Amino acid sequence: MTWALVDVENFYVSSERVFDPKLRGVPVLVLSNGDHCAIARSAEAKAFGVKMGAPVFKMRDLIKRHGFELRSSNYELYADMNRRFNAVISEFSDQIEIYSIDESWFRLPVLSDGLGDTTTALAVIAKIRRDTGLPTRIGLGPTRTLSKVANGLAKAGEKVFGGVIDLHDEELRKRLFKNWPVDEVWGIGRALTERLRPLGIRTTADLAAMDPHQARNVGTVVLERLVRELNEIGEDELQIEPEKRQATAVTRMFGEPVTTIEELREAMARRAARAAEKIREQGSVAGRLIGFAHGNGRKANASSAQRTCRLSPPTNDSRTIVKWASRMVDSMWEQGGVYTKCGVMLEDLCDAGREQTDLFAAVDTRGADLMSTMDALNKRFGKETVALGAMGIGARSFDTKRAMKSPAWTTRLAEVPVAR
DNA sequence: TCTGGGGTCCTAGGACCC
DNA sequence: TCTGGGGTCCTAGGACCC
Repeated sequence: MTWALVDVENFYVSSERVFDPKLRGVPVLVLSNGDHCAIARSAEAKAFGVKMGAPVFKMRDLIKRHGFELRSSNYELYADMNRRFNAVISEFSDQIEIYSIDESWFRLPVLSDGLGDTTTALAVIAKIRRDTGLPTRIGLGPTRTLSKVANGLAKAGEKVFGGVIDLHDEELRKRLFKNWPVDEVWGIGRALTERLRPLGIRTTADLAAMDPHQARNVGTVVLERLVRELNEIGEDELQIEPEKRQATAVTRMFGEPVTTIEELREAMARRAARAAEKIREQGSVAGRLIGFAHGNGRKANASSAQRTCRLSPPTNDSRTIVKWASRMVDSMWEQGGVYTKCGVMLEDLCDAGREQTDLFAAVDTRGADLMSTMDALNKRFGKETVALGAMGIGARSFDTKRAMKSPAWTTRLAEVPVAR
């Protein structure tokens, strides 16, 4: 089978550029929550050497001198742009696996005029460009990993290959893998690169030539599978129905450091309530709650604590989850502590209605109705229209800052761009 | 002064069982 | 002085991804 992987070039930046011509041709950075780091960079910004995750405060000069445009992240917009480009792909293929916010796999359609895979891929790129304004690239290959590598190669050699590379051909693979660093391969991170180096494995060609059993010893079964996939051996299928998440986290830095227990309780309650809302969206209940809070991790002696508790019976009721998260704060709090971040994780998720019940817990049959009513109100009238008392009211100094956010151009009627 | 947020998979090791 | 052989389940932590 042919795997086709499409990815969007600098997705967040490209999405911003579709609606704001001012951003075209100049260096652009999209920033992380709190506007701290660069999490997406335009080609112009990369040319100035701005690295992924680079902190803004260290680049003030550069930003000013070269007229960088900055934007806070606008996830409403990106989620909608993701929906749009997948809609275009679905005009070509009914078999799509959405892998991440900016990447999807799909099965290539066979064109009636008998044209090859590369021609089809080019047609997909052109249609996405025309209908959404987003620049994309496509990698083709006989396994998932090979299509991913192909996509990376297409990215690097866009001018030469027109945004599409097909790695079905073994000769082409041999030629391209020789100069493709091993750490560019999907699944090879920093640690594995270091472990492979002493074995003389520096390029993708070296990795592909590795004995799979040795690969397992150097890494894990994951690395073994990867080596096999580089050699066209792989049994995976497209996963068209997305699986439900096994865990959900809501963690945020604070806009201003938190120094009182009351604020930390409120901040934790807000994150806990959002996490509960997220698992209700996918129809799950959680069996375990983890909460943490810490100060600046780069300073010695920063406060830091984490607590875990079992939720029995498993639940998605905000009241229960917020109550336990707040209790965790009481046990974590250190007098004189300065906190910069906190969050909760909900784990052991399973489908609501299929959870293991608790023989000794009272059955609450009305909670689900209450939660769905609350969710419906918040969906219709805006976030936190109805909230729990523990979450406090209104904007707070510890809320995450997003000072340079673009409008919700495509998802809020009041913010739709106007053409004259 | 200031460095994001949200996931998955895998392994090792401890606790416990018969 | 010396202490088996199998399991399962859980947790913590590492590594990787976008």
